[in-house]
Amino acid sequence: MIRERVRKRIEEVIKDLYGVEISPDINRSEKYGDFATNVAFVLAKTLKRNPKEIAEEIAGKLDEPAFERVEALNGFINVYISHEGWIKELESALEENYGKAELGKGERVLIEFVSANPTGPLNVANARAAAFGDALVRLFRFCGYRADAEFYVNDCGRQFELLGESIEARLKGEEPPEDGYKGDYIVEIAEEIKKEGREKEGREFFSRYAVERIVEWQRKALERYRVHFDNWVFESEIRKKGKVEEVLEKLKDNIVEEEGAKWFLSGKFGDRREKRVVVKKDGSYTYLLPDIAYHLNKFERGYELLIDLLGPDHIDQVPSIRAGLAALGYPPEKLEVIIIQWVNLIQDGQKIKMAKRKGKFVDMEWLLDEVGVDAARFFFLMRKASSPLDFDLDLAKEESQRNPVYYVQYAHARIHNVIEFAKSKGIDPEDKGDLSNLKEKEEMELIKKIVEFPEIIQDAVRERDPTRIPFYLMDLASFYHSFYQHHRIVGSPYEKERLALCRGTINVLKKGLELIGVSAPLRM
RNA sequence: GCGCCUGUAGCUCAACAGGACAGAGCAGCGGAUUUCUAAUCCGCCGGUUGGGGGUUCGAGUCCCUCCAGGCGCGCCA
Repeated sequence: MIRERVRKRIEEVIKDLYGVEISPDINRSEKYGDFATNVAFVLAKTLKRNPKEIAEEIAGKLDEPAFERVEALNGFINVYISHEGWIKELESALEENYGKAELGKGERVLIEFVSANPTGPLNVANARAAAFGDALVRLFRFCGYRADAEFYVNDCGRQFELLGESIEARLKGEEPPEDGYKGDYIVEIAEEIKKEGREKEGREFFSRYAVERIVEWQRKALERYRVHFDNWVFESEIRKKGKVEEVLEKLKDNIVEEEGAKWFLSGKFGDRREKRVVVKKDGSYTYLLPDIAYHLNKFERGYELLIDLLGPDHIDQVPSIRAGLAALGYPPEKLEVIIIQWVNLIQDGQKIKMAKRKGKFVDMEWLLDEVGVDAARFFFLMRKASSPLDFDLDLAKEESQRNPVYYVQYAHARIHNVIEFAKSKGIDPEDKGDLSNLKEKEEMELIKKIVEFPEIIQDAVRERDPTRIPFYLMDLASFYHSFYQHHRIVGSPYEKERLALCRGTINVLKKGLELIGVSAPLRM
């Protein structure tokens, strides 16, 4: 990875010159060399010296075989990579697992996402979380972490009871309770229960039966979406094992009783609020205690880093869960939370409101029927998690040919076709010729983009941000299309070299698409 | 009232650990291929980064404040 080589060399020179250890910020650049750093400005403060002088001193000592020249300009240090340096990097991009990294060193990471209530089908917000979480899991694995995907099923509490009540009402031929579940699937489940002759079993049974059925639907929908969960954890199991009581016992020094309820003094452990109710007046638990127990359980299963993807309605509970973990002696910063904002579906220029409990929501499977798995996954990763996403259905349907996902997939199919064409002409695509013959503007731009792949991957993992991948792939496809348009491949004097460039591109395209769970078609 | 998120070109979004003149796509206008996929490429047009202060050598990015929108807010999960 060229950027790391630049960084490392600059670190060494700074240490030699000033005895300072610093990890400089290295930026890709087009105008000012290939890489630029502002490290002289940073050093200027600690060394109390003129940044221009520092930049010149560092630049004067920066030497590396891959560097063609180094300049100091207005305090910035610009590094120009030699042609040979780029070509060498391109060669490694032809390897099978180019971009694979050992950042994680086998650390065990648990990524929990979707975790939809088992009371109805998945909706489009779940679909966004699924695309995001699944891509994160794939990225973490690619970077040397032992990462697992987990789905938590909240099969306890009021909503669980309500589910059984809603089914019971249907069995009696009545309308569900006011705040009950009203979708067609409730009727469907009720009919199944009737068919099996178990309508006398009672609410608890109905709830359990429905959860089993609904979770199975959810699992199937997610598999269709190419999202696989390693673990399905049920809240009822955690409770059955006595984990909640265990946590209550361990927290007892930080629990007070007031107004007939038990309060956890979460403020002592960094929560915004002084205390939170954990046991209600009626003796039942609020969500908090089981949630702390659940997260404790994650650590107990051996995970070292926990990442939760949550909806914006869960923001407030994070500090109290962290407080709980801290009180139990676990490092709260090892629970990272990524808030994924809502999805607005736009139809006829208007937002479709989603309200799950009213049985009015947009089904994830419906979306997949409309736009397909590839487009859905790609689109959901074109927005940062922290921004609400407007999904314009009319646009997605009408202009599906202009979807960025097609643009990227088209590049993949196009390259595949070129390589097949070359083979049909009796050319061995494995023979890369003399790569140093690649010198044209479009060739060099494409090479530089290809070898950026490992940097993008590692940035994506470090920032926990898979949305960098689609943007990178669109760029890469764009550079390839431009190269293709300007230069003949098969039949040109440099056909071998250009075919190798094609192979490097398709290699990275394929891997990038795989990491975000989008297919790489051979023909379009 | 408090907390979190968002506000960048007509539209949808970028801007990689504050960096060197804010970039793409779409829309609009004009071009390109007798040869490997035109779902492609090239060019033009388009901006006081919601307003105002501050920190800094440097701010779309950090801090304060105001405006607009979204979400949440002690015994629902």
